Amino acid sequence: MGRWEPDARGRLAKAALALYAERGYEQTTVAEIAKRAGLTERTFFRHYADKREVLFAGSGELEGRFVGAVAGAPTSAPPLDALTLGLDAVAEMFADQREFASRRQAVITANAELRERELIKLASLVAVLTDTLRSRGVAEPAASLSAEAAVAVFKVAFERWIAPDEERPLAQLTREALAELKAVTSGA
Amino acid sequence: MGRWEPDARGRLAKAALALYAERGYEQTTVAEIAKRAGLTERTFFRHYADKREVLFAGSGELEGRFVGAVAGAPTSAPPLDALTLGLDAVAEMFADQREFASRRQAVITANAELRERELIKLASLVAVLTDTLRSRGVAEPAASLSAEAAVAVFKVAFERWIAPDEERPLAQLTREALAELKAVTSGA
DNA sequence: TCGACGATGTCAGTGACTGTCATAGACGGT
DNA sequence: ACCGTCTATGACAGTCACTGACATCGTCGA
Repeated sequence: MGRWEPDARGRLAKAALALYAERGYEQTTVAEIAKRAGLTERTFFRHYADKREVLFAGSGELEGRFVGAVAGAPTSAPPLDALTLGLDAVAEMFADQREFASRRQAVITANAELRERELIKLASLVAVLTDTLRSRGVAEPAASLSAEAAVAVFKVAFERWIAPDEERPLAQLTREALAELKAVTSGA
Repeated sequence: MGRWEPDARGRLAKAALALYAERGYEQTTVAEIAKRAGLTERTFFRHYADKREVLFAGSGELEGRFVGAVAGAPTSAPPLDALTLGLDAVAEMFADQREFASRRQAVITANAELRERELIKLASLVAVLTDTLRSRGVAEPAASLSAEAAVAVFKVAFERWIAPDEERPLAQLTREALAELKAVTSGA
């Protein structure tokens, strides 16, 4: 194997993140990304469906781990407890990646199109979590609402985690956000 | 006055919804929408920022009413009660539009790009609701989580409302979804 | 009557994305 | 050693969303 340099996909992802961070998403052309990776524009689109997707290659793994942990929870566990196991699994997956996650998130936050893509990934996560809960016997709309709540907790915790001064681990922040949500919804 | 036919903006929106429903979003070109409205492609882009935005012209009004109701709630009202007033205001705004809302939603649901746009509109709603709560003295992350929860309630209720067999009014469905969320989050 | 204005048309250009065909090394079978 | 197949890539033309610049032409106020 090796008529070409290895890991074309990874080189494209790295080049894209670097260029998006340097000069902005809109000011970067796919041709430039491909050139920096030593490839052509056409090859970029063979690896990634579009210009945004190159930043979201890892979202499938996140979804898989989250769902796996929820599905593996004891049958007796109530929905929010099962989802908590999923949140823990995701936090563990991110634990070593704060630096990368922070840089990537800065690029996404800076551009509306990228934010759209991020939101649909999270919506997809809500959808599969809802399905997972339903197959565990949770009825609607409790399943959807629990899944939405869990993802909201993740969003809030993640945002805090990558903040400059933050030192607490992601797992702790998800637990705190979850406790906060419970307080808000039971208090009113 | 009228050197041109009136309401070019409305004609474009109507033509776009019709064509998206007939042959699908991707199979419709902006030139075709403009032609059906008796205008040119360039004029379409003077009225709408892009091909998707033409379906979301009313989102500003929804945001305004929701926020207005929350901001107008008694100062003493806890966050979720204030948000409930917002949900009621939005339900009232939609009351007469079930038919239109349903057709529009079918188009959006059928296409990933349109779903992305819808999600970012909802995210924007969460953001302004969060700001509104914060200016009412609600701390973070309670403000964000309450806003996320309220919008999740709206999503779930709206989806049920436009379902074929559903007969209950939207306002009732939002109240039921809210009660369900409270049950889920307090039970675990 | 005239000039500013506002909504539209016209046209050329950029860049994302796609379909199609060509190329060249790797690999397995004979 | 040869040959056919497979796979990742390149080359190229084409469509369409979207933008900037300039022209046109009723309308309205001075």
